[in-house]
Amino acid sequence: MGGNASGEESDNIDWDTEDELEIQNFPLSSCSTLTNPGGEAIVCAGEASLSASPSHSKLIHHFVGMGFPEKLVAKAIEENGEGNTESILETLLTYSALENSPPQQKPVIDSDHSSSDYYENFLDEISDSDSWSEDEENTESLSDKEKTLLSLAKMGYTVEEASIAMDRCGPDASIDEITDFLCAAQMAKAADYLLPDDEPKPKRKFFERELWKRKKQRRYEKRMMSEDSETIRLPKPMIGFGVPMESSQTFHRTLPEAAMGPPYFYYENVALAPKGVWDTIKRFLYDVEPEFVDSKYFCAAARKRGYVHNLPIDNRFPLLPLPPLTIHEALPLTRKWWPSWDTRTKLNCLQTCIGSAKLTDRIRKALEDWDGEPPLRVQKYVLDECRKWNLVWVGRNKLAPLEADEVEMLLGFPRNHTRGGGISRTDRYKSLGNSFQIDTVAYHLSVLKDLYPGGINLLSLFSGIGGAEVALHRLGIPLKTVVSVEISEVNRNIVRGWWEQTNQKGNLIDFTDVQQLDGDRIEQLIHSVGGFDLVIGGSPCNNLAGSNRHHRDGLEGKESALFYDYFRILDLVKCIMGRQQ
DNA sequence: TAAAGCATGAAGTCTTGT
DNA sequence: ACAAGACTTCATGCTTTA
Repeated sequence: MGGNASGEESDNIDWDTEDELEIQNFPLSSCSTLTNPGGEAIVCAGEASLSASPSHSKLIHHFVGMGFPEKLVAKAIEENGEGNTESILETLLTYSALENSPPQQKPVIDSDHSSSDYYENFLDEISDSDSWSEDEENTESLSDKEKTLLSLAKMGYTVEEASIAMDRCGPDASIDEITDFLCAAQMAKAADYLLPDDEPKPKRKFFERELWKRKKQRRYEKRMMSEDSETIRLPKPMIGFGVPMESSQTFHRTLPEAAMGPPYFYYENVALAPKGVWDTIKRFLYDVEPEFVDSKYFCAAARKRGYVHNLPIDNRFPLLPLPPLTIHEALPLTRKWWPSWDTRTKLNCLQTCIGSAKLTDRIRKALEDWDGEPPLRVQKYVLDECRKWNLVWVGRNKLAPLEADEVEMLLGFPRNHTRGGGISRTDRYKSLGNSFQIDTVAYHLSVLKDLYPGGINLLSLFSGIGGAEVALHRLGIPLKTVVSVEISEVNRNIVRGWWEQTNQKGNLIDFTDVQQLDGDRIEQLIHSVGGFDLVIGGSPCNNLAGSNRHHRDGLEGKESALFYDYFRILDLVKCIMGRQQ
């Protein structure tokens, strides 16, 4: 409660002071830092290199680890105070966006950020500021494109819309041409999601049209007010760019130039993260639109996840055989005991903990009081617990949590994948609960099969129990060299065991901590391996997941902040490989 | 000592009713 | 349009048990 209010306050302070900031020159991408003497802080920031007060040093280290220059981090902390990491990050992103491609500054290697990326951040900035008149004084220093964009933004178009329209209309298009395009686009878009009644007819009278416009504007403003920026919204059927067997709608997308491979990358995390998290992830991962998919379209359990990747999306194919899509098909033995009033056909998300024996016993007792169908009140109680803990019927009035091997099956892993090797039952559930759903991920990765008939070199971060490796293997994509980073020893053992059991011909290289992968190490790996074809990983969701009562702190949380290591490493790989070409 | 049991809501989105 | 209710969620930290 207090946190929310203070967050908004410091945001305001943040925006208001921006005009006065003396902005330093640096790119967000660490590319140029490779050629920049000051860049080593990004790769591996030692405490000794930090000149700030000791109380700040940890915080500074945190942001320097994300790839921001130390000097600027110190400044941003000063601006926002130590307490609010959110607004510090916002400020840093703002600086970086403003500084990313200044017209007068010739970028060295930094072709990483597409123009639209830059303009979007740039205009986010300006449109969030109240002082239009002051900004206008500076328009002379802007390029023609920037001026046009500014004008369009002032007309109320979003920067994204304006950028797209400018791209479509070409460099020589007049403002009028662009607004025409935007108007047409808005109509088409409106027709898509508004009720047919709302669709403006060509013959509609002037005032009606004005009314409609005003209504639309109000809606727009409301959206902006409530979401304070264009927050990413989850798609209605959560099918991303399509799932097998679903309506054969074809999707197209154009990737920002900075996002294109090599290497390909694939990032995963929970879809239902706190507000703003996916916006940040998107901004870091080269402005690629996340693909949100619920694995209930691939197996009998729900698993709502967001995936940011630069893979082609045409000609995907699923793993065969297709896994069972309902509880009854997946767990046929439960059918016999399944009461008609339990209408579930899908399981909820498979998590890291399971219901206790005591709980199922309480339920059994509650049910035994009734012969036949229990009253609605009891049904509701039982069903609530069933859904919360993913319980299934294993006898008369008898419910049970899923067995670990059933979870393995539902997630697409080979049976006994996590069994043995000294792992406890509790840890088995935990490792599985944190893993990919293989069929889902494999569907996305399937496009690599034709691209790399000879196999791929894989950089797998936060490997866990090897979901990425298993998916690629099941697709029949040979694994040449796999560099796997995983903090948990039991998980590393599981992957190692699987690697040997499946007679992999390639080479599996282990690392414990993503922090070990500094620029030198990555450069050395790339040199010896010959470059990575895919950088894959799902960073920890601990501080994003809804189940976390204690520390759902968002992307800046202790574990979830490791996302920035994924970005750091991916960006290093991109830069080093780009340099070698 | 290691593993299992157990209490601990908020923050969203989606649905329904008025 | 709006409010109220239903529903879902890659978990943590402490306590108890084997």
